[in-house]
Amino acid sequence: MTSVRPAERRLYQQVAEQIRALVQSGAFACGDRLPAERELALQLGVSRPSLREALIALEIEGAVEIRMGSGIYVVSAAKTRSSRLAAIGESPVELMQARAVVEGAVTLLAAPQITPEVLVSLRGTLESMRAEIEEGRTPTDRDRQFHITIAEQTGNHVLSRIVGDLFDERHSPISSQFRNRFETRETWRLAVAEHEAILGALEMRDALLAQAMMHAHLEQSKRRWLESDPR
Amino acid sequence: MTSVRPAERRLYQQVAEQIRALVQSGAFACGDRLPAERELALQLGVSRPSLREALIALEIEGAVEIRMGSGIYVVSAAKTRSSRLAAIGESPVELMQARAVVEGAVTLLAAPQITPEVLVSLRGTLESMRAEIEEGRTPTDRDRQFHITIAEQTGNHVLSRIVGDLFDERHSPISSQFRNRFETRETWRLAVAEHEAILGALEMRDALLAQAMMHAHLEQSKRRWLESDPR
DNA sequence: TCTAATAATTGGCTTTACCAATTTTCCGTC
DNA sequence: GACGGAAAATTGGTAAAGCCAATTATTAGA
Repeated sequence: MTSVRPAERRLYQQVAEQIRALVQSGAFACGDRLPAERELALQLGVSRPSLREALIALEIEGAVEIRMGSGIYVVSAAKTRSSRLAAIGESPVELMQARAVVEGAVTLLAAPQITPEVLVSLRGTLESMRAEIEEGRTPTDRDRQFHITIAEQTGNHVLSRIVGDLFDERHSPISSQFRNRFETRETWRLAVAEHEAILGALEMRDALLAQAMMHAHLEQSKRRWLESDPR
Repeated sequence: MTSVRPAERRLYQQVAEQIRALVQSGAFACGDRLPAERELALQLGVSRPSLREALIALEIEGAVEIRMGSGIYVVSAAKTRSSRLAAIGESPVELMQARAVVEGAVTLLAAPQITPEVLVSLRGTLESMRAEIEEGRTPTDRDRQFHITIAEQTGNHVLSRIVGDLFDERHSPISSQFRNRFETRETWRLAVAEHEAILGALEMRDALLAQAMMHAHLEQSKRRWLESDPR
C-alpha cells in the first residue's frame, strides 16, 4: 500500500478524528473495547505506528484509555476534555463569579507563602500594567501574569492551572464578543487599583484581606463587564 | 538495541518528560530548533517511532511546533498550555489538595442555596453509597454524584464543571497507578462518614461548618491515599 | 469443581526503508 | 560580483515486519 495521497493534515489527526466520529456515531459505546491495534489499523487503512500516534492523541485528551495487554477502551463520553470548552450554559458572568470564588480561596492559601522577592515581582508587574495602559495598550498578559504568579505561590500545579485556564477562557471565542467596550482605559485603571489593593494586603501579610480583595476585584470586574454591554 | 528495560511508564511519556527537562534546563531556548528526529532519537536512545509519539504529545500540549521538512521548534515557553491535560508535576496529592481548596469554597457558596429537596436527595445518595459498599462494590459514581450535586447548587455551571473535572482526573490513566490499595471497604466507610458530616452541617444550615467538613474530607482522602501507597 | 499451567490475544517498542516537503548548496547567467 | 533557479542534502511523514511483555482466555490436572 504505497501512499500517493496529498498530505492534507497530519495523518494522525485525521485518524484521531475518524475514531472520534466512530465513537460519537454510536459505533462504539462508552466503556466498549475498540478493535485491536493491528485490526483497527487495517480497517482505517493506515499503518500501525500512525494509528498509535492517533491513539496517543486521543489518550491525552481523555477520549480513550489504553490498557497494556488488554485493549483500548472508550472513556466516559461526557467528559472528553474537549467538551470542557464551549460547555453550554456557561455565561461570562458565571465565569467571572467562578474566578472570584476560586481565586479568592487560592489567594488565601497563597498569601502566607509569598516571599518578599515575589512581592517585588508583583509590584513590577503592576507598574508595567500601568505603563502599558497609559501607552494605550491592553495589558492582558500582565494581568494574567499577576493572577498566575499569586496562584503559583500555593505550590500547587493543579490550582495554578485552573486559574490560568479560567483566565484564558475569558478570551475564548465564546466570550470575545463581550470584551469590546469592556477594555477601555478607564476600566483598566480601575482594575489596576484593585490589583493594588490585593498586593497591599499581601504586603501587609493579611491573608484574609487579600482573599476579600481578590474576590471583590473579580466581582467588580464582572459588574464592569455587564454594565459595558447593553444586552 | 534490544529492549530489556522493565516498562515503568509508557516510553513516550518518559521521552516527553526528558525533552521538557532539556528545554527547561536551558539546553534549548524558545524558538530554537531541536535536533532532527533521527539524531534526537539516537541521543535519547529510543527508536524514531517512539520519539515521534513523544513529540506528538508535546505538540498537543503546545510545547513544540513541528514543521514538515523544516524541523521541530520550541514554542514560547510561557504559553506551553500543558494546562488542559494533567501536566507532569501534578501529583495526585496536589490534585486532592486542589479539590479541598476549591470544593471547600464551593460548598460555602452552595450551602445557603440548598433546598430541603436537595438535602433529601443527598441523603439518598449517601444511603446508596453505604449499600454498595456493603455489597462489595465501589460507589465511585455515587461519590461523584454527591460532590457534583452540591456544586450544582451554586447555580454556576463553571464551578460544577470544575468540580466534575477534578473528580474525574483522579481516575485518569495518569493517576490510576495510585488507586490500587486505596479503595478498600474500610477506607470507603471512612469516606462515607465524612460525607455524613458534610451533609449534617448542610442540614443544620451551617455553611462555614460545611465548608470545613468538605475541606477536611478531601484532606483526609488525600492522606488515606498516601498511606495506602508505600512508594 | 477448582486451580494452576499454558496458549492466544493485545499493546509496546525497534528496525529498516521509502516518500514528500523544505532548506541549502552550487552553478550558470546576467 | 550579484542574482536566479535547479539539483542535492536535510528533515519530517508513513509503511511494513518482527519480537517482547502484559493480559486474558483456555485447558489440563488435582
